[in-house]
Amino acid sequence: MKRITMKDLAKEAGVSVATVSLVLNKKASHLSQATIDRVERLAKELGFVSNLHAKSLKTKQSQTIGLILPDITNAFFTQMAKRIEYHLTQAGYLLLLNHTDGVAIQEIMAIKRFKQLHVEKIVLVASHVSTYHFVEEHRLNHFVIFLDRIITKPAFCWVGSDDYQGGALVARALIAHHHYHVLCVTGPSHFTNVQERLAGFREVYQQNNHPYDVVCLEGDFTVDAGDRLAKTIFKHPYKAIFFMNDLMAIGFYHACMEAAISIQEQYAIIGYDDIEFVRYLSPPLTTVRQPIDAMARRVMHLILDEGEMHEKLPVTLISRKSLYAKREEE
Amino acid sequence: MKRITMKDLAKEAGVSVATVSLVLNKKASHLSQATIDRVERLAKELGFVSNLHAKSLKTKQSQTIGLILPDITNAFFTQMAKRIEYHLTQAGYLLLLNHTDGVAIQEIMAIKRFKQLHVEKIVLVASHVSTYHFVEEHRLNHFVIFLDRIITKPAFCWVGSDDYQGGALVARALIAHHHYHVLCVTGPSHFTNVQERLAGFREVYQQNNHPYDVVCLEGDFTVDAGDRLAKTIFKHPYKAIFFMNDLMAIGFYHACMEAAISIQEQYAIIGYDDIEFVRYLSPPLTTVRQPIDAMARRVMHLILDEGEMHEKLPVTLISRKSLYAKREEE
DNA sequence: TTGTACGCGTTATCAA
DNA sequence: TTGATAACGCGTACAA
Repeated sequence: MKRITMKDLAKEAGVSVATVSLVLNKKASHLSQATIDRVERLAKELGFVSNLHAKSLKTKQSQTIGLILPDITNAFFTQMAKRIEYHLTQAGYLLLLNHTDGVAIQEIMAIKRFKQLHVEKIVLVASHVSTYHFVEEHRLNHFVIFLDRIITKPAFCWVGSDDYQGGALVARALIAHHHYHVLCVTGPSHFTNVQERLAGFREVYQQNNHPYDVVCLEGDFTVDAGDRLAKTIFKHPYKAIFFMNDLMAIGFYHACMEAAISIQEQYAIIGYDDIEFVRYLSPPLTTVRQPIDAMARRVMHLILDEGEMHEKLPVTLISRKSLYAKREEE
Repeated sequence: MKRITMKDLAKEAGVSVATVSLVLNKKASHLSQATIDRVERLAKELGFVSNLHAKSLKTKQSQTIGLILPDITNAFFTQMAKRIEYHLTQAGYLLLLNHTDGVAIQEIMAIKRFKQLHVEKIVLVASHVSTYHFVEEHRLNHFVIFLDRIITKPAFCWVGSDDYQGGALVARALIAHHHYHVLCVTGPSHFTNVQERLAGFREVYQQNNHPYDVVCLEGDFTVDAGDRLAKTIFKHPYKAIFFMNDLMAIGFYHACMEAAISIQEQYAIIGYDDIEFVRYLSPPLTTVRQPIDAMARRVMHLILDEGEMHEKLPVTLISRKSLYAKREEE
């Protein structure tokens, strides 16, 4: 029951703790093979496990990374977490996870908690400007890596994907299918994400010499939002819809199902994120895929203090059947 | 940049570290209000954050819980993690998350890592018998709480749901819709889960005085498995299918879509878990819901050393449209 | 080749 | 009402 410490081990092996430490940390090149073997054998036998708290206290390195997400239920974040966790474990790090429900206070609390635990870096998907302020005020700029929801200030470390390009990609796909009147279901408008996607989207339409109209509805990136906004959408004459994340598109699918409306016959839809599930919807959802693993790798580089402080990775359009050609302009 | 310690704080305030410690831990009932105020003010001003490693070293309490999951991408585990994380945070604990891909070695590695970090308890969804052995060998019985995938030995702590009942529920629903020839797509047969569900399922059919037949196909709880097994299922004459988790059912939906087979017209399907997405499938999936939050609460109780060591919680059938009455027996 | 001694940031036990 | 001081378990100069 009692925990074996290095002291116990030393006594048992008839050597000093210093010797034990050297052996266990593979810095025993100058020790006799006999003692090395003895110590290692005993460590195994007694089931010695080093105390990371003591180690961290001494070395000031915790081998621990904190990840703060708004929602571990959102498949996009989950996939991201999985990749990050994978790379981290490979590199010998431990992952601490905190969930904030997208609430500002929770985000700041999470940062504080992680600071207490002396995690080496925090990877943060922040939903509020106040969190950025907090990081700035406390001079945590090099301690926090912002992920996905970006405020593009040079003082911050961040990794994200190219939202402007994503918006443009969607617009081009819609235009290719002759949609010039489109509804745009955004997320909260203070997200840089949202602004960028919209900017890219609008830019493409403007470049294109054809009259067009874009009407925005603001959602909050939840399934529920898509479901609720459906009522408004049903009444609207426009039939091409760009949902700024897949979750809201799913909500809309659901509303259509309830209302016995056939999406294939009535709507042209594009989502964003390419979460795993959307390919199983009917019709399968056309969407913009963010390069999750590449982003996770960049995060790793930032953790290891390599590479650029800012990374904006390219996205790709995944064409599925939810985007049909509109036959004629109304 | 440099971290403020209690020593710094003590010097600044002109008191001893002991005093500082007392103030910060709210055990200063016998100190003068003046010093209390001074210390607290300075702590705020200098941005003092206590070092949890030092604290843990001393108190032997890390306020940390380790959660080991096979797959943080599986919506069922994710929802579970969310609830556990929620209750944990409420209680002032930190959550360490580890992902194992369902690989035996990874599971054991994760346990070791968490031991090093002196987490107070480990919550473990284990996929391998070898992991149970490991826990037993190392006398970790009271250190590990097994979740969901249970080996029902009294020596272990575990929290799960009533798989036997779940299987029975499914059978009764199928019988109510006059299905007496059914396919059963299971998970790996060494899972106690799978055995129990099957036992409950069979029992109900046996009790019912009507000729019946149950054919099992073994999957591995992934979407892919459902997709692959579809080929076999298509060739089979039986049209009622019990998938032992929703993911495999989703895979089957996908295969049907690819093959242009209408589920509504051809099949009666029941899944298991009630992950969020299945209600958005078409047709929405009938499935067995596990009481996720109740399970998370039990886990909390076990962490806090309250309540029974073993908990098996009741499940409920969620009826949706994937289960139609079969019109006539073939 | 190995051991001694100290420090990391806390808490807890005394004594003052 | 406060302050020394000894742990906690580990790493690491430096000495032997």
